[in-house]
Amino acid sequence: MTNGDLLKIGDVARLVGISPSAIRAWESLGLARPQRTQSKYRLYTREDVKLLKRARYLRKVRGLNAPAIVQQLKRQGAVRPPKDGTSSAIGARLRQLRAKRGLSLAAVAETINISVGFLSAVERSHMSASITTLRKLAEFYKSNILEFFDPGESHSPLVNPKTRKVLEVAPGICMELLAVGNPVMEAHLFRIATGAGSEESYTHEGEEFLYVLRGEFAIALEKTEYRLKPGDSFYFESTTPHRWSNPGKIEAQVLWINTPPTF
Amino acid sequence: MTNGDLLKIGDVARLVGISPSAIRAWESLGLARPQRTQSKYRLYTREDVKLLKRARYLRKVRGLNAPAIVQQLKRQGAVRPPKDGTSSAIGARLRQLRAKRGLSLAAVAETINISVGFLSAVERSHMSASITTLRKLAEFYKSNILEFFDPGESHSPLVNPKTRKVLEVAPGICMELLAVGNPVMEAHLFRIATGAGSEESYTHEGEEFLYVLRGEFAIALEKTEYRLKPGDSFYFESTTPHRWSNPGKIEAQVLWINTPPTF
DNA sequence: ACAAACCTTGCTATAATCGTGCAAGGTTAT
DNA sequence: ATAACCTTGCACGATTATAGCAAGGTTTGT
Repeated sequence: MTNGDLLKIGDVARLVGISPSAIRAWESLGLARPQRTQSKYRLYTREDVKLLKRARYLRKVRGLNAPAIVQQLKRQGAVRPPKDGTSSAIGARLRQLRAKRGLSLAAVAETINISVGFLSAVERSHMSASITTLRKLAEFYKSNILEFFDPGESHSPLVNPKTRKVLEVAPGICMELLAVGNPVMEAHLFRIATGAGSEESYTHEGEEFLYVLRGEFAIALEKTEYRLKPGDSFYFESTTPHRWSNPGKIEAQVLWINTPPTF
Repeated sequence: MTNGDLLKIGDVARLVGISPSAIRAWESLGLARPQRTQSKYRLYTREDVKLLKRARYLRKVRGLNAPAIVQQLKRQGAVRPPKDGTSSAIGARLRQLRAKRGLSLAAVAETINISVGFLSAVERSHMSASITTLRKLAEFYKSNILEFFDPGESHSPLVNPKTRKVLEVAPGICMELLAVGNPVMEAHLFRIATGAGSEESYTHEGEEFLYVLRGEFAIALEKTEYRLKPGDSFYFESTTPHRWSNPGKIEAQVLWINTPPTF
């Protein structure tokens, strides 16, 4: 190691008490992004080691999983910029394609001849697949491999409609995640069917901002009801009791941002 | 539901968008502990539903696992008292027994004829096993079923040496968890082999308190070194750079408490 | 100058976790 | 008295987590 205060992955693994593989896996989630030598060797600082030890503790003793650890350490300001989004988009795309066909990881993995775990990892962008494997996947899904790379949307902080994570919050209400990684703000696109609405959402500390893209949107704070049209924006404190709905005749689309995600 | 504002588990499941089973599982982790009717039916408030929705969001979109969700919601003051420790101790005991023999869940589950998932759940105290199953486990481990219940230590906030979670932090340094659930403070028992010591531990916001039970303990803050003997206690801010070791001839035991765990 | 001992990526295998579902028996509300 | 719930105990399939391996490149020490 000689190198002043920088350690290689093997040393770090021994020091921390987990395997190099695990360290690499955690790295793909945003934990401890070490410098690299010209030949791509990872070089860890003492700080990185401390961080990883903390992570091991949270994992083994507190039972948190890796995303949770990243989020927690991020709150403590110990983790830096979210990862590059290129591969991220590929993984999400693959998962979507598979979901649309209602297939299990096992089914797909078997027919294209890779292991389940590996496919899972690729879909979650924890690992990257070789061109060969990607080509097999593309063929399987009758997709073009180029589509996975779709230039112009493959750049880091960009999230595009194809790869967005969608959550059906309630019947008629879908929420699409507009920012990946663990950003300080939660940005969502809500699609609200006509007539659908909230039974008050979970309230937490923080503020909320919303902007109507399409359709109509009605929101009531305390006793006052507001009615928003496309282009209108709205700002309030999360702790204020509120309820909302789509009173219009078409699906409403609202940009919804709240901050911070976790306090 | 008739009952004013209280919902039964089926309604809640539909509202939140997960299965009743999952809700029950989460409950065993400390999330949304509803009231019960005399006949044990769960009755959820609107608050509970909001909490569960938030939990579903964190799980599905943010990828956090249940322990992480509980911890996070607890920080937001949304979750109440930690669970009763009885079954907790049984599960931990079982896991310990299995670990000591180096067996996998699958191996044990097969020989006593239960499913892997169920055994996993029992060991993590997510589910409770019947007397029959417990007896089979006891027999398998050549243990007495009564030992699992060991009265006097089965009470809620009590953690006993047999079921403590142990983590080897570094060669010669073991940390035992002294408080379960997600307490505001992290309480540990450190056992430090003679000569072993820290390369500075992970520093975070908060304070630390320690109390020497046995052996000798040396700790240096900035430039000053302190030497503690049994009965001595010590208090400092986590952010102060510090390093410590056991300079004595016997294993040192130190009670170590820091607060808060996560900010 | 060469071997030993690393590291890299891409991938497999095994173990553990998560969620849904189901049976047998009890409750509630028509 | 019957339909439609609920309770606990448990099985099962899908997914995730981590260690390990191979093939090829890099460092280090002698």
